[in-house]
Order: sequence, then C-alpha cells, then structure tokens
Amino acid sequence: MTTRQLTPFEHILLGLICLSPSSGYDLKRTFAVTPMGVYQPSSGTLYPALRRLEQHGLIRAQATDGDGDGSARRRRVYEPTVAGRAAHEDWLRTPVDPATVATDLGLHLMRFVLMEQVVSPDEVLEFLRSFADAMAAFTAQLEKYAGASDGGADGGAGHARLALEHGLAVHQASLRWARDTITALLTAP
Amino acid sequence: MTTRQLTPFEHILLGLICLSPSSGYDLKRTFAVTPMGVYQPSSGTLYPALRRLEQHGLIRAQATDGDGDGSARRRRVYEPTVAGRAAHEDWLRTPVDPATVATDLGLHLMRFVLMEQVVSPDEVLEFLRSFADAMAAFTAQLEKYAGASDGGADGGAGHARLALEHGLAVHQASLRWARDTITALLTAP
DNA sequence: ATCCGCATGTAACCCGTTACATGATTCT
DNA sequence: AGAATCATGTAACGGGTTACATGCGGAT
Repeated sequence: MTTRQLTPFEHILLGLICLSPSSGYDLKRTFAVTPMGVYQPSSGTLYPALRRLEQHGLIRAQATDGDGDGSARRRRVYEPTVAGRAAHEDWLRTPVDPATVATDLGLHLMRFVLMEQVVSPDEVLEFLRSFADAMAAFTAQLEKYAGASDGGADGGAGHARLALEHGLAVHQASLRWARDTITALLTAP
Repeated sequence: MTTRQLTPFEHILLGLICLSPSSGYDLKRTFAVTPMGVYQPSSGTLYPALRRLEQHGLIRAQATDGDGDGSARRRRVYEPTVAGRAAHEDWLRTPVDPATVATDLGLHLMRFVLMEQVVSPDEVLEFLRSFADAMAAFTAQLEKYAGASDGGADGGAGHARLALEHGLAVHQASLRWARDTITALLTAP
C-alpha cells in the first residue's frame, strides 16, 4: 500500500483520537469549545476525513457492539490502531522545516500541544529549539528586508514598510515565546 | 452577470495589477522577491486566476500591439479595467469582520498595504481602528480561556496552556502594532 | 550548439466549502 | 406533539497543488 501522506488536518484528527477515542461529533465539539476553535471543520470535511483515516488503517471504529437493544444512539467512536499511533508519533517527530515555520505556524503549535506525554521531554525541547532557530532565521530575514528598504524612495514610511514591521513584531513575539517556554520547561519539571 | 465574488488570492492579484500593470511572470517575481514571498503561487494557480479575472472583465491584457516585427517576447501584460479598479476599491473598503481577523491576518495586512494612495487617510485610520478593536476582542477571548484554565486539573502548565500563551503573545503584538501605527499615521503626515 | 532563464499555459487529482438530507433522542 | 439537539452522512462545485508541456531568447 502506497500510503499517500496525510493532510495536516488528518494528522490533527489522528492526534486528537490518540489523545482520547472520539466520535466525529466529539471532535466537532472539541474544535468548537477549545481555543483552537479558530478553525471550524464542517461535516463535509470532518466525516470524509475520518473515513479516509479508517481506510488507511490508522483508526478503527470501536465496536458499537451490536447488542440486542437498539437503544444506543448511532455513534462511530474511533480509536487509533497500532499503525495509527505509530504514524502519529512519526509525525510528531518530524523535524522542523525552517521554510514552513512561518506559513504553518498554527500547525507547529498543534504539534507542540499533541507532543505532551507522547514524546520525551528531551524531544520536546529539541523541537522547541529547532522552532526557535527557524523563527530566528525568519525574523533575521525580515530585518534584512527592513534594512534594505531604509534607503528606499519613500523614505521607509509606506504601508509596505509598516506591514513588514507587523510581521517582524509578530514573529519576534513567537520567537520570544519559544525561548521563554524552553527555559520554563527546563526549570519546572 | 452574477459576478461571483473573488477569492482572496484573486483580490490580491487585482490589487497588484492596480498598483502597476504586470504580466503573470512579473507577479510571480513580485511574490518571490518581496517579503510577502511566504506564499509562492505556482503557474497552475497564477495563470488560471488571471484568466478568470480577465473573463470577469476586471483586467485586460494590454495590446501587445501586433506590430510587424515578431521580436517582442510573448507576454501578456494586464492592466485593470474601470470595473476592476472599482471592484478593488470596494474590496479595500470592506469593513473588518471581527470573526476573520485572527484567521485571515495576512489578508488584512495585504489590504492595509494596498490601501496606500487608493483610499483616503481617514479610511485607513478607520480600518486600523476596526482591526485593533477586533484584535482586542480576540485577545480578550483568549485571556478568558487562559483564566478559565487556571483552575484546571493540570494546574495550568500543560502544553495546551503554553500554546494558548503563544497565541496571546502573538495577537497582543499584532494589537500593539495596530495602535502604534495609528498614532504614527496621526503624528506624521 | 546547447543550456539556462523567460513566459505561458494545461490536465489530473484531491481536498475543503457549502448546502442539503436523514433519522433518532431528549426537552418542553 | 413539536422543537431542538445529537449524529452522520452525501453531492455539487471550485480552486490549489503537482507535474508536465511548449517555445523563444540570450548566454557560454
């Protein structure tokens, strides 16, 4: 089986199911209630994605147990298979790609969240260090742009320049967070 | 004509063409060279999008002028039509939707960049104020989450909590930028 | 003469969005 | 009984990604 690689969304679903077995509706509520609710997957996105994960053999619907009484509401509660857990941990351990750290910022944060209690604290620190390095390189790149535009025709007060400073401020905040988090994880267990 | 509304990418292309007439390749280079190069549109994205804009009557290929000599390289340089400029300015003037300010952060920044010299300084300030208000509401929401998780089972040191603080830091930086930019635009012409 | 960069496209594939459809269960 | 919520789906549509195709111009 060629196992075409999963989409980010599928990876996140798999991760949430590894966290605790869930039905599609559970996952929907998770997105709705938690701070990651900035993204609200629709039924048309969610259920087909779960089916794909199932067909790849990464998750399995818990036997609703066709017990005699039909009282139980029709629910498909998924749990990870062995291959599913392995794929998820592989994903968590994927090295940080400096080229994607700015575009896929939220995805990296999701990885960090899902790493808890799955990979070792050392690996978490290694992840954060790579993340910080990539972010530092990115902000340096932006600063180079800013420096270059200093002698520009518009004197450097145009909207483009201001927007550049927004990017700089935001990513510097991200970088600062990463460094603070590293030290926080080092001092406190 | 029903004029189905444009995608964000199409809006940005239209805006760049309004800035200065460009060919597809010019636009590609623009994305490659400028700080917005975080997104690198492929040919398969760019050229069909330009054709769609053309079919909507928003841009028009400058007559390459079928002059006698075939020396000129085959290039399609687009310029905005009257309807195109109107659509672009309408887009720039679209009120800030608080619900999308966090998810479509980059898009709002692009709007700000393209506003320069197209809409009035007053409108720019109004945009920034709406943006700042929406961002303030968003950070307040995140702070509410953070406060609620204080008494959580994990004591509030888990990765989820840390990731929440990342979001808070980043969006607070964005908010600070908006406020600083407002005052900067007020003091300096 | 050849290779690399310019310049524009096309086609398959697939995922996400939107909207609609369908039942079962609990609440009032 | 009727409404709202739970719960899972399907179908059409459109756009982005990837990969491939093509042809001309200048450089070595």
